[in-house]
Amino acid sequence: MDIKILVGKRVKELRNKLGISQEELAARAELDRTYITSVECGKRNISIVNIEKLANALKVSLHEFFNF
Amino acid sequence: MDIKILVGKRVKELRNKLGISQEELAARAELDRTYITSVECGKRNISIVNIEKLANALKVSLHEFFNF
DNA sequence: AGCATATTGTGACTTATAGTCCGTTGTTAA
DNA sequence: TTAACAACGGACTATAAGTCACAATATGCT
Repeated sequence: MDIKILVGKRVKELRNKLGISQEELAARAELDRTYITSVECGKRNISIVNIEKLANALKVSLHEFFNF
Repeated sequence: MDIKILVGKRVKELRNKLGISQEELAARAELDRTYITSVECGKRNISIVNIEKLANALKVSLHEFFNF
């Protein structure tokens, strides 16, 4: 499966686990809300810096983030 | 520590473990030789697609790649 | 049902930088 | 002093980052 799709699913999964909206996640990660949407939809080839921002906002390590 | 530096160190570490040159890694990952250099030196904000390419070329899963 | 409102998705767009290509310069080991 | 490897630089193209107005989809309320 496409890695972009997998990353998107993982973000959504972790975000739902926290019970927060895309807007709240965007605020915590200091990213745009629509950017979060496109990442979750697997449309973005996200870079490591933004992956780290999201992992931090989602309260998981990178190692844990990629545990799928 | 800066995530770009950490990723670079990890690539170098895994590449040395395999005993291959940057040029050989570049060929296996279908990336440019000079790009591998800059990644290992922590100068690049590498995208998930290329991280996956490198992880594959280095024969580790993403989960294992981020085990540092 | 209908209406509001919170939330998510889309398309298009500019700016920033990722990534390539070519050559040069160090570096290391034989 | 060779050769193989690694780092550096400039110029260039491709693409990710980042933002916006708007559309669509839930979710709750009377």
